[in-house]
Amino acid sequence: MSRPPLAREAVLDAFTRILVDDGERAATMDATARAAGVSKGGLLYHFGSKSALEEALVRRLEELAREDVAEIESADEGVVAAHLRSSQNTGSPLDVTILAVSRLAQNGNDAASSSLRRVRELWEESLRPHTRDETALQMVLLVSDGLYFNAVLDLNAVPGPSLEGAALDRLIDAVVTATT
Amino acid sequence: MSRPPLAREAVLDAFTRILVDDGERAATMDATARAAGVSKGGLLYHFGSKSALEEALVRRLEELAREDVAEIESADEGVVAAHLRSSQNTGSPLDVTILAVSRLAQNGNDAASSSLRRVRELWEESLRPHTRDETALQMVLLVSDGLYFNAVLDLNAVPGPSLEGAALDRLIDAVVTATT
DNA sequence: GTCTATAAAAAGATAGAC
DNA sequence: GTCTATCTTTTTATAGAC
Repeated sequence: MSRPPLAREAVLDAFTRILVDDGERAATMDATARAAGVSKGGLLYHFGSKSALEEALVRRLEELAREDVAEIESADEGVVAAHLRSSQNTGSPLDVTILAVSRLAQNGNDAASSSLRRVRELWEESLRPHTRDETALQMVLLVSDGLYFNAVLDLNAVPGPSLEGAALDRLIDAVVTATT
Repeated sequence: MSRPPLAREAVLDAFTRILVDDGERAATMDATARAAGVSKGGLLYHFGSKSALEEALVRRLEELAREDVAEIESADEGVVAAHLRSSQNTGSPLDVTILAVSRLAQNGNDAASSSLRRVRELWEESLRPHTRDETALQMVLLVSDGLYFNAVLDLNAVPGPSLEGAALDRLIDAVVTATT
């Protein structure tokens, strides 16, 4: 396990934050370098090009996703409920990384699209043994996708009727009842 | 009902297509003008700036959304089923416009975010009388959001296990059973 | 209404000093 | 490893001819 240079990680963090907060167009190398507290030249020492920077973020997503699945598998409230609950939170490193990579995917980065698809397949494999049948499995995955999609909108302007505590619990109950 | 100039509509169509196919960054005024078969100067006669072009697309979304709700309200198979089915299709004018506007929303366009939120509220109002309770209503909306979110990924690289005919029917059945 | 030409700013990337 | 300076290309926008 080689420990990556601090500056390198700071650049990836800054790139992620700008992608999520302001979008792909705002996430220039200039803006990323400034937010990370380095110069453009400094950034280009760690990532030789814009696409190298993007590839590094995609690799980070794959690592975080594997860790997340392992955690959910051991959750007390059950895999389905734990998965849905983690889809609502938009603050974790995995959550922001998914949103950042989905910005790249939506701007024509095919590696980013494939990676998101693989993450979804990881979840699918993890959830399958805990759902009634394939239809139920798809329903859980789609509700989870829906929670993410809404998180995307909330980050921008008008916060929608995001599910607070009790309402989220009732939704999770309903999905668990309908699918397990 | 004033009939809008043909060139104007062609520009909006081209802008939409590029946003959906290649992303926000690719949707420059130059590329849009070329795809619409006009010059940059011609485009700028109809839309005085980039943001004017974006605003016009948002306005088009609101019109299409109102028409869509009216159609679904009169569907034979029921409002919930018809809504879910229309969330799967990614070819209709409304569908591509939603995807295009969501690209703008994800690049910091607040008006686009608000508009998407309003469209979702329109659906919510339309579905509420046809669902068992608030939890069921949210479940239908989230599955619908999930279908859209997946359509976004499919448009790029690896087409995921998108629900074909029979599987989609089973999913709709299950959601209808669980929510109405 | 539509075009060409061009200005002004911002983007990615390179070179070389420290 | 990190910086400044500079080059090239792209993007938005303006001016003015037709």
